[in-house]
Amino acid sequence: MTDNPSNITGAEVRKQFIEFFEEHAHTFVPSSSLVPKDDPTLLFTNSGMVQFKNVFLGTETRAYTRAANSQKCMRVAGKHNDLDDVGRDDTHHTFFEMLGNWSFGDYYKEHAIRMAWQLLTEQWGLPKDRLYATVFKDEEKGQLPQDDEAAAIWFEQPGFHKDQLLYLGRKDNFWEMADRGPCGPCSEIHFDLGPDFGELTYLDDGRVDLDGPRFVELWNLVFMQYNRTGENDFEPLPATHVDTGMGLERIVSVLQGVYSNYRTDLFTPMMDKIQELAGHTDAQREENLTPYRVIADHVRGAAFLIGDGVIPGATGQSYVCRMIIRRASRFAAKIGLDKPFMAEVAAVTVAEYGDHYTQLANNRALILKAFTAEEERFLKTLDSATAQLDGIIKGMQAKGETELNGAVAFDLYSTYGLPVEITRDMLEEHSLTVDEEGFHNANEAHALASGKGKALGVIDTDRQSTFNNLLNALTAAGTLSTDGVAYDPYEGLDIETSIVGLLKDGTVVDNVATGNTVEVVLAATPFYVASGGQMSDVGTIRGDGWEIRVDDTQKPVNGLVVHIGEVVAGSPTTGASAEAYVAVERRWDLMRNHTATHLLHAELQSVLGDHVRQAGSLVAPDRLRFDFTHNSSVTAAELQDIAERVNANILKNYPVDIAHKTQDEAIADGATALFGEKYGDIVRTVKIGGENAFSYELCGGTHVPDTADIGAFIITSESSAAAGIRRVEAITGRSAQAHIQTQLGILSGAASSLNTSTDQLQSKIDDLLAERDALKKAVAEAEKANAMGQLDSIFTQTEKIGGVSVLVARVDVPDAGVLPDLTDKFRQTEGSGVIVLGTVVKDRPNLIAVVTKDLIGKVKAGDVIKTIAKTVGGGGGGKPTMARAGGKDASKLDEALAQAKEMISGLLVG
RNA sequence: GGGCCCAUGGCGCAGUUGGGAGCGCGUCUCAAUGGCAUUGAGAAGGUCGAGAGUUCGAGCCUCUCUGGGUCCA
Repeated sequence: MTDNPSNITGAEVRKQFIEFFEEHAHTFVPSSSLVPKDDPTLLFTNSGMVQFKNVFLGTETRAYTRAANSQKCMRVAGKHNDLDDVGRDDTHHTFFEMLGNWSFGDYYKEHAIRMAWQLLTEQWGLPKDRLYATVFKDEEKGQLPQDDEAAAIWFEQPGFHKDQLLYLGRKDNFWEMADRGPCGPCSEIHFDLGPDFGELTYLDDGRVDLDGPRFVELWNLVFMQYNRTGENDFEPLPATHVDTGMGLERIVSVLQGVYSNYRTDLFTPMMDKIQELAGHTDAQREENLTPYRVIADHVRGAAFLIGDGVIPGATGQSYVCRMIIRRASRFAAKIGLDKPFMAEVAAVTVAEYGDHYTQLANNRALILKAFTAEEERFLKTLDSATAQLDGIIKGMQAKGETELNGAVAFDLYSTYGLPVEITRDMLEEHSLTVDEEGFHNANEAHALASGKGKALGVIDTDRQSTFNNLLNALTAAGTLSTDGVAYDPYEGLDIETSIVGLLKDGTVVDNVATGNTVEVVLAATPFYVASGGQMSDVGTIRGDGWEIRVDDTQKPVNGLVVHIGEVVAGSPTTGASAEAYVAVERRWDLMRNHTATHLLHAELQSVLGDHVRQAGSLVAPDRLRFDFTHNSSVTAAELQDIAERVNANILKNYPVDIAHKTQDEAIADGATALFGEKYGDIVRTVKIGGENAFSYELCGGTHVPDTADIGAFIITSESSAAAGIRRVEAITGRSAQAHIQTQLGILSGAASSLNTSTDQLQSKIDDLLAERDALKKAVAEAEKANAMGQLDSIFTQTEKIGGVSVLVARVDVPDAGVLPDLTDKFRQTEGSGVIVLGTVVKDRPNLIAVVTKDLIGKVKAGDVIKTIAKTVGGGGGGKPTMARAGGKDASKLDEALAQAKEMISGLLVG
């Protein structure tokens, strides 16, 4: 508050919020990743409830009913896109933190409002006369009851001003996750900043206008009580929930009395660093607030993204990361920062936030490196794009144009990455302008064309609700426990169980017949469901008189495992007992490759450095693929080193230790938590190397018991997967053995073909190559000499037609490529003239016609060749001075040559 | 997911209606100098990203794929 600024820091506000709710029996739940793990409909986590979505939907349960957290959020794409506003005001951000408390069927409105009031007024001392509350009234439809319950609770709060409560409609005070699903009324808390920010404004009906300049919305308390099943159908939920959200930046700005998020200590350390790098005075900093705010916001956001494994790139989340770094770079240029510098600002972010958000501290080196790499890449892009524009400007000046075509300007942007601001600036230096309207139109057309592409990962909601219903029915009937299907791919590869669900063509059925493609749900399964890069198991499900071949295993919804395949015998029915068998050999191949992936990961880090982080992984039966962050290609020597070390660890036959522990324990132990790991209570850890383990990862995949089970490990390729990310592919076990056998076979085959031993194969090949080169050269020279020799005799056939030297002749050459050598010789000797040569190579006629420059007014080589080419059944063409043709009918060559002579005579004499 | 652009000697690039693969830098050899910077002469080095198609003929046109760049969802 301006009149009573507090010394509380942003970090303390976050901490006090969490502690306040912990004191009220809430469990602190760490922020989930900015990349939603199981939600393909969202590009980024954009609110606190994302990680609890399935809890509200009832498909996931947690060990607690009260939770509090501070969630990393990003609003930079899709419906919530604040990007263009960032930097222009004091409140918009790409990245922000959302404080929230949650009740899952536990407390409801009364407790939620009381705690909120208590925290704001008692703990943080906000003046009660400046706090306003809103509650729901269905102004739009009058269909849902107005929330008098919440209003009554507000009136009970000590010191609450009754005239500072307002009823608002669906737009402001009704919250929905989507068109259907959990929803309910909400209650917002607004703060009056005071007269310094303007006069109070009023709505038509006399109520205070909370959208006026004096107010900020602090906190939204959502009371979930309905399940919306149709346009106008609201059913009560079996249990009611609370979901609240308060932006950290905003509450801190109010508590610190600065009223600009960028003047809170959440931003000032970065702003100070920028000032230092720019060498600005305080006055200069104030004059350039926009670039400062953009840089501080974007660097903070990108640092958090990279910390969550989002490396700048060209698609999806990676593109957003790149985009904000490049936007920051453009604004940086305005204050003279035109070389890579953001790593230094990012280092401040890591220092300020790394304590609470450990993935920043853990990935510090990677974050700093990624910034510098992206800035350098951008500068390189600008270099080549401005070179492109330079050429365009020269062309415009030559033609005397003054306005650049808008489509061209847009093409520079969309194809070469040159922002239109830069295009404008460069043109201005030459007193030229951009056709803004054309640019705008091209931009719209491009956005329209792009929008037609189906957006990333649209989920099949029908299929999902089918399985949700099936799961609910099975758990309600007690056929399955509340945990769903008993899923254990770790203990054995076969199991006796029963069919609890059958689907054909996406619908639940009671029985299926031979030849049907089906989806089978078993009460228990040893089949592994694709996860962590490891592919799903295949196998067989058998029962009395029937058998199903399983080609894929999926988990369409949490708690349900579906085996997809074909009935190869009999007619299985729901309820039948069944034996499920995972394809054993294939599973062992998978396990070898998965354990080998861990060994590879460890050695990549040892050999290349600690900056190596997993960026993707595929564990297939026949190969493994591992993507990781690394800025240059891996040299052959490094690859060999890595492969040797992996193989050494295989031979040492280390046991692969699997353990279950809490996530905190595992991290404290030094386990590598991969990006996007979901915070659960218990995690599975895989440790290799015993006491002094060299590999220790959180992993849900299946592994061989001992490293020697892997057999051999061979790296088959190294390539680029994306900018800054390398990809290594490798094989193990059976594939490796087959590979070795094949390669050895090729080697000995090659050696025996050359009549030598494999030891001496290389030197033999070198000798042969040298010999071959020498022969090739000698033959080519001899052939050319021969052809030239022919020419001397053919030259005698040169005639004078109309005073011009004309030679039309048939020659014998080994290669049509020699023809130009011959005509060159003619040109040299005669100086002026016309020559047409024909030859037959490989049963095909070839023709060349050459006319010296001084004669092209009379005879054009192209015209001659086009005419006579038809005679040999082909086509041809070229320039007036030189033209060539080929044909199909060699027997007509002499006829064509005669025709040429006649034509030339006609042209020269006539 | 969609649009556009690029891929030619170690590196940077040119190659225009389809008609003998080039330039600059670098590398190597020889010469000038006591040595270096440098200068001159000469040489090596390319399945024109991969595959298919059209054509008498493809670096160039068409399609597919791979890799890279870039913008948008």
